[in-house]
Amino acid sequence: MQHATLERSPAHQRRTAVLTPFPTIRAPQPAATEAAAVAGLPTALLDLFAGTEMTVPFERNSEIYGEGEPTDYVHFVVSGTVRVCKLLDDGRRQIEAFHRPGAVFGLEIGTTHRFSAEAVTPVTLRLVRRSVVVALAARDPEIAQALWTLAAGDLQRSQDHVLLLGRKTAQERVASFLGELASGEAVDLPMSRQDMADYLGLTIETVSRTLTQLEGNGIIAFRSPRRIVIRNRSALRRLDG
Amino acid sequence: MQHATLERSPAHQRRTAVLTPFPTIRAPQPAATEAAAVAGLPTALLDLFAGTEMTVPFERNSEIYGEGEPTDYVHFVVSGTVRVCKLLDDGRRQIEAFHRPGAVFGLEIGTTHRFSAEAVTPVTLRLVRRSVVVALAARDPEIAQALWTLAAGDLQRSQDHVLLLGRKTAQERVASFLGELASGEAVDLPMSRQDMADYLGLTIETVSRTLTQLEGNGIIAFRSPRRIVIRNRSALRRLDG
DNA sequence: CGACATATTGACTGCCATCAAGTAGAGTGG
DNA sequence: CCACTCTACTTGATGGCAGTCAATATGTCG
Repeated sequence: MQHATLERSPAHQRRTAVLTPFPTIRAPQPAATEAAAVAGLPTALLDLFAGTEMTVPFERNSEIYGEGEPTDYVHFVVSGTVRVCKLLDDGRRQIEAFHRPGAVFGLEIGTTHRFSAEAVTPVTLRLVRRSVVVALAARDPEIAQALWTLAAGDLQRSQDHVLLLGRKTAQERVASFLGELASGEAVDLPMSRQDMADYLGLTIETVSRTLTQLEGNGIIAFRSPRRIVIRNRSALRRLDG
Repeated sequence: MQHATLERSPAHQRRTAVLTPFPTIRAPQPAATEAAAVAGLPTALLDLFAGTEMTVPFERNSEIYGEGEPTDYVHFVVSGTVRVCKLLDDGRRQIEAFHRPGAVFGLEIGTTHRFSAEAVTPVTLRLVRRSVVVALAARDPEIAQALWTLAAGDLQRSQDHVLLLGRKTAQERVASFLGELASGEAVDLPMSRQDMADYLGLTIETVSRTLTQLEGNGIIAFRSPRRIVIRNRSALRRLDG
């Protein structure tokens, strides 16, 4: 589909623009051990903007952008995990999505963000000006189609999320979540129980109890609260509704 | 934004292709009283495919396409209301969206439908071959961008739906729903209580009780079960979370 | 009018939320 | 290395919102 030649422009060609609304780079970039995971469409897209993008680190729990702020940048995750969420007046929070290395977020139709984005872990992002992306998409059908593909992918995930929240039990929600996150045997949870709960439409207590119950059934095992081993993947799949 | 000249190609130019997976046209088209509501992006898009589209009627509660069927067509709603939903094995159902005149649905990334679509009321659709749309989008950035805009709009609605299902009470869900549907004073509900419940992640009984309660508060009034009058719109908005 | 589908209402249950301790890990400093 | 502390997580007791089961009422259409 997408051409796979991923040539980087040399660093000296890159713009060294000053980023007003974002923290300046304060430290040498953390060794991007997860950078290898960056692959596929978003990377191919990012390559098209090589020379205009900026790499920015964010501390754990820092705000990447807030609700209502202008949508000036498109965000590519290099390393770490990001949560995109909305806060209601009375403190209720709904996490729309977690974004992991290779994902793109923050590209919206409107000119202001409808959600806020925060760093779940230390995060490294590459930022490309939205205006650059939109301008290129207006000229190049391939880029425009890539944007469509991205949005349609987000839509699919959001639709699955709707099904999960609308019609699944606590056990099914947690099982689905673990199933999605688990690539190998061991699942590393970068997020807290509160984050899981706010993604799954539950409370921390229910998430915790459900995990304990899955452990009791021999379906999962804990190495630590954030490190889980899937002992019986087919049983997990059977539970996910 | 979009150019508003809505020139129809004469009927004799249209392809009269045979539609295998869809019902053939059996009856004269119902007077499309709602057709005037068709406006904006989707219509502009549809115009670009004039000469390749087919008009098809569907009876109330008939299936427009099923889960797993090939995504051969893009669907434009001319009149009536469509529900797009997913059925779980045990009978639980989640309605992803209702589509009203002017909306587009059934355009997905993959080659098979992830949801089924059904006619809530008698429905008239215009169908355009997906391959035509995709081929044109590959050449024309304007069309590709229109597709992106459509997908991004669907994504926004799905994200609002996630918030509703994840963190809102029954009262807030019903209030949100009425608020969205109500254009003027009176709301015409084309769908049953079961449909509302399956959209809102509730049961028919809870939907019914909540409506009765809103009536008791003087916020709404019933003309009939499917015809509701908003008596206090600001109170309704205050309830929607 | 009569019959069927749809909606409302009532009584009770249960899942998950809430409120409240208690426990375990990670980081810090002695 | 161990006490100290803080945060994150788990566990327990109880409550409430919405679900379930069941009956009644209302609309709609032949």
